Amino acid sequence: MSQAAATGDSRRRANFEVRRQAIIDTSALVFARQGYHATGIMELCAANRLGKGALYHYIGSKEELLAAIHDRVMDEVMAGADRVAEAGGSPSQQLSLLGDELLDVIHRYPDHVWVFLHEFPALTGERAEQFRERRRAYERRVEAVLEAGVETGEFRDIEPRLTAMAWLGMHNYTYLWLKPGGPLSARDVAKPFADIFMRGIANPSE
Amino acid sequence: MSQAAATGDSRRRANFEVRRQAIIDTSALVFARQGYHATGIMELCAANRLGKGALYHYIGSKEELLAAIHDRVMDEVMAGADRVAEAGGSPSQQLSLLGDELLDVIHRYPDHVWVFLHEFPALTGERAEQFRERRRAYERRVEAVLEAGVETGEFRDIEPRLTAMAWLGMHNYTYLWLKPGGPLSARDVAKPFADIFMRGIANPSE
DNA sequence: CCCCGGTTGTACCGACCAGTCAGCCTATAA
DNA sequence: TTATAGGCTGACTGGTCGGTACAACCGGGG
Repeated sequence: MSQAAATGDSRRRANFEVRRQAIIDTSALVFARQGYHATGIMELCAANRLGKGALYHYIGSKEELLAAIHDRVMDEVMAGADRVAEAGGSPSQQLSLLGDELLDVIHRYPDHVWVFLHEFPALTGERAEQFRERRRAYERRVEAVLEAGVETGEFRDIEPRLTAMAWLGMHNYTYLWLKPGGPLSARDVAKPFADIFMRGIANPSE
Repeated sequence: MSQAAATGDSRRRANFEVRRQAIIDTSALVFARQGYHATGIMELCAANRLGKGALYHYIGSKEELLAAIHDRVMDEVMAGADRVAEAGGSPSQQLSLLGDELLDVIHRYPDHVWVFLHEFPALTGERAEQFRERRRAYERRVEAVLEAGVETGEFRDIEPRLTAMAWLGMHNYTYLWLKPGGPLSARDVAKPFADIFMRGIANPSE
């Protein structure tokens, strides 16, 4: 029965994916703690309670695993940016929401983000290219919001690119200390950050 | 004559130090490009045009070399902070000067700063402890300026620690794109950054 | 002149690296 | 029950790692 075969197959594939994701998440923690190059395959095996063969059954290579961690972060970040775009609103509101979403990802995936910000140079070839492009795409979305704000007169006449980098730095840098279970929630940080930045670029004549 | 011996000795020692510094600088470039763990000792030898024995004559170990790069950066950053403290002035002026100095270091030592921000987890034991302390010391200086500004009423009632981290992130993150020879000087970036941040935390009732 | 100590090249070390492979185990489908 | 295939094992490989040992070199002072 092709139906039964299909369900059996898809169940197996689903199970495979679940396990694979668990491996990616566990490995992200190890990479974050020790560094990508400093972590041996055998340490990943121990952390995941798997033999070498089993681990390689789920990941193609060490670098592919690293790429998967990067994708996990970028998927979340881009999804957040999409939600913001759908929500609409003024450039100020958009920028504020972007901050909420970005800090939420950093807060929820501290290990993945750490790896993403520290080990991205370890990606090579095709993968490196693809990742850089996604990263730039996100930067451009921030830039676009700033440009829009300047155009509407909501923001003063700032350099969009330079200002976007300032905004990104302010937010991304929280990966060093913003952790789940810590004293501050993502929102606790996003609000004062948005306050500083909005006042910083607001058009005083409005 | 002990005088002659002393001068001969000190000249030799000076020469040793000059060479050592050159090795540290060259190695910083290689580490910045490839990563600390991804760089082999033989690559450092090639970059410095030295044999293995000669290289180890100047550096005690790979990690000691990494620590030397960290120290180089922190020495410059702390010296900048000292100059600012000596210059005096209002908290706003102090913070603005701190930004100038910090971006100047990032602009002048892009490789060292890159290594410093990416590879500090590779330091172990005593060295790691010492480095973390110096880093925290700098963070506290920024924090202190913010506290002073709140006290004088120059700044609105912001969280000094959180705001310091925002300021640090905004400035440190420039290591990704601020390079000597690029289109922007350190001052070109420091000025608009200070504009954003000062307006962002200014006390509106003043 | 030789000799001395800072300097340097090179052979070598054990440890560890990422990745492979032949084959075993087990659950499912026929 | 048997055939099949996905899940998994761990010994093994060729190569590279950081670091060391040691002999040779060299320039300057006695």
